[in-house]
Amino acid sequence: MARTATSARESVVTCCGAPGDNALTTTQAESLARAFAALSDPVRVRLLSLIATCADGEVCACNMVETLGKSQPTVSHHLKVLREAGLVTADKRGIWMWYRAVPDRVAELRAALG
Amino acid sequence: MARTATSARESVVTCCGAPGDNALTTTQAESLARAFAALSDPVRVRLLSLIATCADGEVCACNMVETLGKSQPTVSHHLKVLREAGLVTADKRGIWMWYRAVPDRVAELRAALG
DNA sequence: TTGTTATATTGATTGATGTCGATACGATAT
DNA sequence: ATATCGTATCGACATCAATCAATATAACAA
Repeated sequence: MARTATSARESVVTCCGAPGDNALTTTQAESLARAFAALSDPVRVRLLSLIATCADGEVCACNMVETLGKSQPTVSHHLKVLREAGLVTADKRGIWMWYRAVPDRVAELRAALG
Repeated sequence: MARTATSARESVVTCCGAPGDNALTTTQAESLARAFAALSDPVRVRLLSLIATCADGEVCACNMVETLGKSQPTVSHHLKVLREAGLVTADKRGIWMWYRAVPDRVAELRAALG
């Protein structure tokens, strides 16, 4: 409770100084937590890695199913989570879905850690 | 399935090039996902923020309960998750627990996003 | 039209997670 | 010794998340 070390009236010796005001607000923390939650699953970390490091800057979803060894609905679900977190965008061309990373959103996370 | 665009024998036109080999391994992804999972809750994001931005480099747990507006067991639980993820360390002095961030571990996450 | 392919959604199950009250533990003080 | 204070753990509950089979949707081909 950040209370004083001695019980009663005169002491000013708290257990520590007040926490700084540079800390994140609740709203900022919620936004960041949503983004980090999108990376809290190893499948999604690999997905973003595949997409972000691809030579052409975009990857077709069909490649990811075989690479990850998960079922197609599962991969589709994880890609949706990444999309909703703003970390990737999707673009349908013909029958195929192409995914790209969103560098600004990734940079936002990196900045929060630094 | 990264299969060819036309059905049968001669075509070589795949839907896209093979995904690069620079992507993370399963093991790397699992380690990162565990760390990101520790930041997937707004309470823990605020906790790490409080600890990392503190002027003295360490914060007493007692300050965090009142700052976060969560019960003491809840805050203790979240601090444990951060500790187990290697993002903070704890140090008991007297009755109080002092928490510090682990810069190397935070940098590890930042590097994974860069 | 019908058929095929790639992706998304639904439904169900299983397991993980956040929260808090109650309680236990450890350290200090009297 | 007892009392008090800060913290951790336990137990229970409610909610969320990961997974896949089955099905639906959308776009192309013939």
